[in-house]
Amino acid sequence: MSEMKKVRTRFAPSPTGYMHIGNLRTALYTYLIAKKNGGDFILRIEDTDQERYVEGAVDVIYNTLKMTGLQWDEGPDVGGPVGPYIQSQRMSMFKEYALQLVENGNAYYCFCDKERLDEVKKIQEASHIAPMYDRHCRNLSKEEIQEKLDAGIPYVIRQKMPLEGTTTFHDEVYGDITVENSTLDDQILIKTDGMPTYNFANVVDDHTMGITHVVRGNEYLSSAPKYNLLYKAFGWEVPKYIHCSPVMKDQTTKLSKRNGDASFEDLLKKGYLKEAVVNFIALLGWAPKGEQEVFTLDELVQEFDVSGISKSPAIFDPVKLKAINASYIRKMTSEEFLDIITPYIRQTVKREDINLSLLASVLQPRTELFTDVPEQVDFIDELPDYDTDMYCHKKMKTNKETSLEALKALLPVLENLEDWNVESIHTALFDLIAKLEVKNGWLLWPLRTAVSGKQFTPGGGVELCAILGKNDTVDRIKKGIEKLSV
RNA sequence: GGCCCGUUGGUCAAGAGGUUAAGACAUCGCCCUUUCACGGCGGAAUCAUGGGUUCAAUUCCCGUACGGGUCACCA
Repeated sequence: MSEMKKVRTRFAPSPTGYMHIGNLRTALYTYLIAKKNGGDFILRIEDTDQERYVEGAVDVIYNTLKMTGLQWDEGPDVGGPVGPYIQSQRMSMFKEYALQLVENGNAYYCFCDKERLDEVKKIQEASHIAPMYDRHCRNLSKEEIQEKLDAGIPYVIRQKMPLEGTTTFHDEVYGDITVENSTLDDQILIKTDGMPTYNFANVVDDHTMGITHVVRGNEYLSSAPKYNLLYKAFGWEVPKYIHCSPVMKDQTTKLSKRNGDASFEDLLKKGYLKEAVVNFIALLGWAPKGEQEVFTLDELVQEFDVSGISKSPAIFDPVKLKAINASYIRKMTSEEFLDIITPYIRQTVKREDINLSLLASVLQPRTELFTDVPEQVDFIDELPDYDTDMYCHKKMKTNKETSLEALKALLPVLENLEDWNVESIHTALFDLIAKLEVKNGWLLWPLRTAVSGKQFTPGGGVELCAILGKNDTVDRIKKGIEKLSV
């Protein structure tokens, strides 16, 4: 019995700037497929396009993968048995492979120059034929070729496509796809400068690196048959293909850096947790078998299955991301949350005499985004100049008169309170409520308004008092009484 | 334009030749409650379209519409 080949997947980004969400998702799926099968996840940097090369972009790739936990087993920095892992350092090998194809009749030298090619294209376009290389050099004799080579005429090497029949390739997501060979162009494998084209380099790299599963965007779907033919020409085993539909911004436009759409970094800046982002993008275009939707990376490794990848594009919905983010926040321990949220609180709250951990605990269940917090707590340092209409609440059955009454009643109680914490304040106020025989809200709504001056607050009146401290609470209540007495 | 791919509620989506067509987010209502939340319960809302095949089609086939991709000596 032959042993199953170890699964090897690769993420092969071009260092052209920030990591956008679609890219990250591809990396995630690539990683998950490897790990799910106990395989290796390989990082290969495709930096051959010097024009698009961006300084520092490789670090962005490293950092993003590290931050999200997509640890690679082989790559430029950690090395591995099939290096180098930077494409520009692999350039010398490709021409030999191409020549091998020329040898076995699956590729040929082409000496056509740009002018001729342009002309052919022009004629084809004029007669509404699909533009394609006219195979002018496909059948040059050995002598003709040698002659031109000796004369130093520049050349490219082109793939020799079959002229008839069909080619079928299999994709794990899309199934079998069949195309007419006659529609396939004799694509260039090696350029005039001796360098490989992307399509060629990709096939050779994947094979020489022992890649078993190729995960990539479905913009490559239509070139996949050509890949198949290339593998066949070499006599190599075709890897499994997993083409993923794009992540969309809306029905018709892709999420892209160009449109200024969110990159992973931007999302972090906006206050999202990296775990929530990973979880969310896993769900964009993939559906778990069960009903659970919140997964850690390790759980995703267990749950992930290629059969759950969908063929149709998914729209990036920030509202759902927010909801997932919120659920992650709620699941944090209060210590973790306090650590993370403190700097956000400190953006608007400078005073030191407040109960931070209490504030954090009331904030935690109602925080969706960390960046929302500064605005939520902006009443703490200074009482906003609020309108007394805020004291009127239909459901609480309060108005300006009852509120004045309530504040006057609770002021001495709080002034005389020795212990200042949620429990003692709660007890004191509820004793008063019982004594006065009023509804909770009748007393507590005005209190909340007086100490916060805001429509919505984290926590109720009792918590706010405890957070603000006795002095400030008493001052604010007095100010409320003043406002209402006018 | 040629070729390739796709289309289940507002969004992500499960699903199978016969189902009350899951679930999540959003939305609406109710409960809880000192506001807003959290939590709980419930509601409304989906098979793009026309033809076939079939006892039966949202599911299979063909066409149409719409959307996307691709047609480079870019990656």
